[in-house]
Amino acid sequence: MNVSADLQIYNTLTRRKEVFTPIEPGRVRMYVCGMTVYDYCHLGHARVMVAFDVITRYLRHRGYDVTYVRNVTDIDDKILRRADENGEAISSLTERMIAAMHEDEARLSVLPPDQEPRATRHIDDIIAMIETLIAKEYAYAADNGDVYYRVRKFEGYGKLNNRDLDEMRSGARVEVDEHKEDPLDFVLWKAAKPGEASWPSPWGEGRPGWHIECSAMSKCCLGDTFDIHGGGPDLTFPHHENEIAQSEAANGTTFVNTWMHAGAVRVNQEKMSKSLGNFFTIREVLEHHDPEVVRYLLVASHYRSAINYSPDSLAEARKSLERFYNSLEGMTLDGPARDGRAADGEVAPEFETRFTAAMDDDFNTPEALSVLFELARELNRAKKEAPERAPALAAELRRLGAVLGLLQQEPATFLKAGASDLPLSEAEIQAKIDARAAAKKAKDFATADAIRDELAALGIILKDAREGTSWVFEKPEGET
RNA sequence: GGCUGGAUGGCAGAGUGGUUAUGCAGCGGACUGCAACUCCGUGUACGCCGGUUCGAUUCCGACUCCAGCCUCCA
Repeated sequence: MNVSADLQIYNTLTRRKEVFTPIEPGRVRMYVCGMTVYDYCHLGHARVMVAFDVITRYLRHRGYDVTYVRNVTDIDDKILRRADENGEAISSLTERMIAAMHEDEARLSVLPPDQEPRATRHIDDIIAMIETLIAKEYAYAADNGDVYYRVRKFEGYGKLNNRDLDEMRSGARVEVDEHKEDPLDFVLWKAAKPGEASWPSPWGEGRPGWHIECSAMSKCCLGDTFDIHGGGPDLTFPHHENEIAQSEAANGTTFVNTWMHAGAVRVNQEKMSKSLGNFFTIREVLEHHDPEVVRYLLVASHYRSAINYSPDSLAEARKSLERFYNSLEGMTLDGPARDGRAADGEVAPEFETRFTAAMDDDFNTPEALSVLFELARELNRAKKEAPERAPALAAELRRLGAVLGLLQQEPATFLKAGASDLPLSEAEIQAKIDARAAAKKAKDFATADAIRDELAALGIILKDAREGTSWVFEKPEGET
């Protein structure tokens, strides 16, 4: 067993696990690239949200004071185009999508970030940073009103992606632009076309480039150097590479100590993305599935590995959660799991020790879950053999589950979930259960079994326990 | 072409230089009127070829295949 008390995190920059040492002891400053709000969030977004939510929860569980900043990009080409297509004001579109995003994350039990800066509210910071870059000759204003970053001037360019400037150039996918000094230069400030949304600047009316937004907002919220910068797997290049170039050139110091990137969500082994059009929105999926099932699916794989999404994978996630909730069923759960030791300290402490060791190893949630499964088994045993231990074990299970953002529902609520699709009302089901109980009492097992089969055909599975009969609703096949 | 990752039992998915991951499914048993839930038991799994080693799925090298990035994308 790993007895090390160190938290290790895989750093994309160095491509290895490192002992995590925050700049300021006990405090973690983390910035994650958020959404561009022109459409509903899909499962790829959910992956990032949940991954960094678990990371935040665990860091806090471990005693760190975490400041979690996740930005919103609320000005961008796609937003302009979508608003135009909709015949809708930009702010109306972005406000709608931000509200939808907040709804989605709340349903997935993703805690809100501490700060959620929006690009359009930091235009001054952005302009100031561009001015600094120009003064230091890392940027130049072109005669078309755009401002570009002089990539060749920044020595470390490519270090996050282990990429060589000259080889990239021969890659030839880079757009040649007559206004750029070098094809690899990227835009910091974009001159507005007539009628486009814009802000005044020293270089004329325009709007910020995408990359500079994150450099400016992270500086504003967290300072010149901070602990963790996270994002989706497709942001390492060019977005994060450009952020490093901008921030380190402007601030003259290290930008970020640990770079973290979540794995992709795939469909049929292809990346789920807007451009491929193969994405499922979060709200789509939640129409047919308990949000905790979706969250479980995401937490059941390591945050850096790719996951392949399919309807079957959700069904399996549900089955696994049923195991947990079956074990919690019948236990009195007084509200959400509280801080501190479960019950009277009589619980075997090895579960938390092993859970922590797993999470300390680069947030190994699959292994942490395996510890929780063993805890659930221990609970099931205790329920029969040592009932006095059961409440403490149940409390411990919920307490550790909370670190992953799981197991906080009432068991019966979860087990009956999908209730919106329920073919009978709960009262009707209860009536059938009562009828069956009467038949059983009269030893009329044929009738009793007929009732049970009838309900089973509808996806309602009965479970007899000493305290009475409960049921689980398992949606019949189909649906995504 | 360059740069990252990955290939584990029927499926999903961790991990390890020699010893049980875990979950789902399967099989045997217990419980049950019969089931469901639960418990107990049960699986000679580590892409291919070489090398290092007393011993490799785990380390090293080549190969094959898959995915991502190199253009907006979480």
